Amino acid sequence: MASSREPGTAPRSRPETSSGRHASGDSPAAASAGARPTSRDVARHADVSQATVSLVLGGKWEGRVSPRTAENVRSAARALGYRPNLAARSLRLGRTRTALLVVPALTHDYFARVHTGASRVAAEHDFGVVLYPSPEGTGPAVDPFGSARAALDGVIASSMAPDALAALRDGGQLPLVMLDSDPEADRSPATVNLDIADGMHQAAAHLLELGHVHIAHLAAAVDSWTFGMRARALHEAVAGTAGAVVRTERCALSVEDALRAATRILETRPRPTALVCDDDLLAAGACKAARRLGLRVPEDLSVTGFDDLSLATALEPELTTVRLPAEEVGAEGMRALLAVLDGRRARTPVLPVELVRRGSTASPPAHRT
Amino acid sequence: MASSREPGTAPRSRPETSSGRHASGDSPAAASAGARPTSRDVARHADVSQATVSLVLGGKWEGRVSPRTAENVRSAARALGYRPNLAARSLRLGRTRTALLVVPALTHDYFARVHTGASRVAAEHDFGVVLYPSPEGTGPAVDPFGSARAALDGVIASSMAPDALAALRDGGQLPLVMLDSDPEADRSPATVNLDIADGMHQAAAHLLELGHVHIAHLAAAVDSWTFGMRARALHEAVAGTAGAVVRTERCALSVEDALRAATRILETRPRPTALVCDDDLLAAGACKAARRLGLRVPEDLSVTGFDDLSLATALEPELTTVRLPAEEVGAEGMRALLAVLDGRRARTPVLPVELVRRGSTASPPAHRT
DNA sequence: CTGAAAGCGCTTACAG
DNA sequence: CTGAAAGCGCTTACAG
Repeated sequence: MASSREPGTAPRSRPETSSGRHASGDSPAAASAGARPTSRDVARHADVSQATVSLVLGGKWEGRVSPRTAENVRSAARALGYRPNLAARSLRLGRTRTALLVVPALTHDYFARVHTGASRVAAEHDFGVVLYPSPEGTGPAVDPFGSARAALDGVIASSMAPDALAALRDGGQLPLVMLDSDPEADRSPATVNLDIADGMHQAAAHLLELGHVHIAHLAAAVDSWTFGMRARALHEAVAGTAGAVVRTERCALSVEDALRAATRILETRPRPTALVCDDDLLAAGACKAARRLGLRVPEDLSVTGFDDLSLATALEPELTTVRLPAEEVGAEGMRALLAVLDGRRARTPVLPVELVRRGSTASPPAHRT
Repeated sequence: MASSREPGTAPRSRPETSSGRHASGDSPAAASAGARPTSRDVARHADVSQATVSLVLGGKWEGRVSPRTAENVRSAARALGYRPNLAARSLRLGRTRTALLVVPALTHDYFARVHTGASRVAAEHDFGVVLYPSPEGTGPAVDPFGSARAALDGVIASSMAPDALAALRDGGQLPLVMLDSDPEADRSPATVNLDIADGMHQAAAHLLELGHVHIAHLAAAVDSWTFGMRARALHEAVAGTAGAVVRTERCALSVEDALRAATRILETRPRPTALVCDDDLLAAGACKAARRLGLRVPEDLSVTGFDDLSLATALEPELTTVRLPAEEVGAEGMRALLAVLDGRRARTPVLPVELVRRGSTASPPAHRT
């Protein structure tokens, strides 16, 4: 429509200006036929140059473009429904304002919440987050770039195994922020951690206070920092209490396997009166095992979880568990990445965690009247 | 290293070839100093033109480039660790080989499985899938492009409300595939559906066979096709059986709200002997409610779920529920999108679902001896 | 069988 | 206060 004097179109005196168009049809010389409008179209409509459009829409116009012109540009953009071509911008800038969030699985809502937190902070900085559930779980992540398909400025990886870290760094020299991972790892980049040890200490202290002495640890057979730490912390805590013992049983990170492992534990004598589980999923399996053996939770057996997934309150009784501030982890991870990208030193906080006491723990049978 | 005769560098006789470099440092005129290698660098190393590199690496060389040259190019690319710049490719091609998968939430592993299926098919076609959990749940999706940050070829949206569909289409004229949605919706694009009605019929038939007559429906208070269908199908099924009645209670899609709603249902007389839940999450709430009221599942109350989330088997007893082939839904959704993108007519299958009988259903009390 | 050139849509010095 | 030009790294007709 309308006022096109077409200022931006003039010079371009190369030979094949018209035969050079090998793109999809319909544009002999002019503008927005139905294709997506470009900044040039906006410029034409506002009767300014493409540079002015870029300045105005990029928010860098003050002192350089008159307010009137700026307003013209904005309304032209609105009228045309202009949205910048991200590919072109990325190519020009060499940056994409996009981070990849690599997580081992999406079956935990823990990771969904990490994503929420990261996205929130990202949005505040006009960044985007692309979620990439690693097909290998906590294992080595296969070239996320092929799969995630976005051009990336950086990577945030949560709870991945050490090898996974290595593979990620190879796939490009991208800045990397690790979440819930070994802070001492080789060439460790920024790390955002949870005070896992304190969480386990709280759980153990709670059980010991209740009077439990025979404690079992249902440990996740996953080679990652976070689970190693859980095991160490539990043993530390119990070792400090005279007469208390821990026995460990390992199992895969699934309800089914936890059910089997918990059954093994509960069939040995003396039967533990409390089961500390590395994860709420495992605690769910433990509760199933108890029920099948005719044991009541928490009267005959106390069970604790870890993570405070939504599963924890879907069960009856609800799980006593360690709540991890998942959203905050994601948010801090994104802040750390932003800092690295800015060349600033990233904070590498250790976030506090909290034991949530619910219905799955109580004093052991012997202690009650 | 080494053999650079630098063929691709010659002409370019514009004035400010050197002052024109406003990018980040270190490249006075030559090549791969430490920055990411480009196709030009590969061309230099292989002593060919950039065009040849593109042809070879793009797999379009046969009959146009000699096998020897092709091999040279490939090894140069390998040696340099070349990976094409996706932004540049997208800009040139106008396509990104990336699809956005919009889901209402990540707390269900149903959606995680949809993603898995979609990614698998996508990978077979050198496509990527970016997952976008809509901040508004099933409600209108806010410009996913701003947030997802990828340049997109198409959108796959699962179980979204009708309004959400509209908003998505506005945000660009992208091809759209709807999953688990009203096939009759206005200007409906390709749709991949589940035979939700049949699933609910199976659940109802199972309960009726067991002898249940007083049935309650714990319905999700979510305005979407899939839940509307669940309600209609249940009423249909029960209407066909003399003497059977359904009473409906609606609640939000959470365990907590389901617990409250189920409690209301179970406190009315005559008390239903079976509770049909729209979702496994709701069924979990129903089981909690039963237990708190001193009712045993399934002896006093049968409960059925829907979806077969991992939650279904985390509970004890495990839930009788309708299993949805989530991965297959994702896979078919991606196939449909690929078809649309190819200008082919998309299949719009209705995938079969299956009732899985587990421990949460049994004959009603009156029927047992 | 291979190379030179154009152009995708942006942003940013630079020159008025 | 504004415009003309270059160039990010690709791919693809086109011309040898």
